[in-house]
Amino acid sequence: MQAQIARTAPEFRAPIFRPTPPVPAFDLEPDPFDTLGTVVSVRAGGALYAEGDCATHWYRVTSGVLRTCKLLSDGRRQIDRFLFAGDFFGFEPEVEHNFSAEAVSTATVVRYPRNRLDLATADNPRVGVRLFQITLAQLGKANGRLMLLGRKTAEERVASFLLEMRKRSSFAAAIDLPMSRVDIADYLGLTIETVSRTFSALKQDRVIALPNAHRVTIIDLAALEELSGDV
Amino acid sequence: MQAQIARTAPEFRAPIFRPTPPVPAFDLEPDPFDTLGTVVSVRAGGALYAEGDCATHWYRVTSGVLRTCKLLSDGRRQIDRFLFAGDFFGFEPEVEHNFSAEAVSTATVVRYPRNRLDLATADNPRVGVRLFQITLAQLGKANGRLMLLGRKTAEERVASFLLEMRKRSSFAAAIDLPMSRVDIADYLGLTIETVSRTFSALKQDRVIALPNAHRVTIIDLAALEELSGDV
DNA sequence: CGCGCGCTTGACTAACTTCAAAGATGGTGG
DNA sequence: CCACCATCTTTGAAGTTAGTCAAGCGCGCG
Repeated sequence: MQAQIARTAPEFRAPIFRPTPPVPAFDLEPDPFDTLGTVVSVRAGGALYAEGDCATHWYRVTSGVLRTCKLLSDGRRQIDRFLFAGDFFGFEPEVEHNFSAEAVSTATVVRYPRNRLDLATADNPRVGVRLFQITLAQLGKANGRLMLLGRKTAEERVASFLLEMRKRSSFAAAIDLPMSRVDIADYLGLTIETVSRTFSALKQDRVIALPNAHRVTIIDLAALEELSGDV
Repeated sequence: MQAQIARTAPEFRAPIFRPTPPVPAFDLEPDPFDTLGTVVSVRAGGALYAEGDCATHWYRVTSGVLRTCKLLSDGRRQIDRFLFAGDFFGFEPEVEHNFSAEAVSTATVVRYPRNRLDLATADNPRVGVRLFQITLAQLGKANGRLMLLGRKTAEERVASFLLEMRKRSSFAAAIDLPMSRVDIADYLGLTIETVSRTFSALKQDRVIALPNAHRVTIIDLAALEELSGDV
């Protein structure tokens, strides 16, 4: 693979902070985090934090879509996750963020201070357990992506991606893809051309329909699952 | 990429269970896990558990080296992690194991029952925190591998791998590679031929020396770091 | 000593990338 | 409201990396 040189630099617009009423950290159970959150808005294309920033907070998506990604010095980019409403992110093993977080579409997130988290954890064992569960779920998903990036073909990657997006759209037949082809490519370890060509081929084969570039309708789900390579 | 068809099926030898004295779960701090562990030995090539097995336990490596991996139906394999002394593994978000765990070299591990873990966690908040930290560290490493598998060239992958093994060998110049070329290939998302050719090229360029197939000496560390692509 | 397995090397091929250009799309201002 | 422009997407053709197929080497073990 040859270097793919620096694509349009992300616009580093300052996030908008607003004073907010307390926001619950987890909606499934009452929690001592409930009073810790602050709402933050980020415009489409804006950065919430950059790789290397001090990881003073962690976050949960309220609305909109974000991405976490990493750059190599020559501009090659790998997207780690797409973040949708309800997703947690910003947990880091180190002091610094290993990824940058940017808004794919205008988004609101709730921000939790990391230090107060430590205090809450000391008080309540359930907090630690909950964090453990969340991190474990993320680890499971990250591990699933290793197979995709290491061993799957372009077609399998795209099919897997569409199925993942379908899952995140509550299994609707019509899927909205808020991210660009560049984002999809950088998520799947491919180029935009390969992603585009693969979409076209799937359309040609009547597996999917493309009403427009950011809308996919699954016509033949069984075929798509077959193509995804996951048994 | 074309399918790489089924390599030698892993030998499913039954693990050897022995009654053992209590083994501490974490060596950095006293912990309520200290009395929960059981020592298990696995012969080189043997499986500790398989993908799909019920995840009743989690583990820590005492000695030897293991690998966790996943297979596609056509035999393509992705190795998730190589596990060395001190490493924890077997944590799963689901009821079932998402990976199989096999011994690269004859290994001993300590096995902790998952249900007793839950009890210990309820009693002691530090347990949850510790688990959170371990999982977080694993997540950080998994995420680092996404860039490697999604965006790096064969040479960058091999260089990164050697640097990782160096780190795991306490930064010694002479590195022991207990795993086969197949394992390295499946860890890096390459073929054995590409791995072998890349080793040969690095040797040719006097970046490394290869006293034998399982021994690497780093001659030019700066060059290797440069080649790894990590800035 | 010879056999077998794993590693290396060579020649060729395929998949994906790169380079290039045309075709949509959407937002803005006249 | 429509035209224009910038941006994103699609498509085509050529190039490159890594994969596939195949053969030879070498180390370790019986």
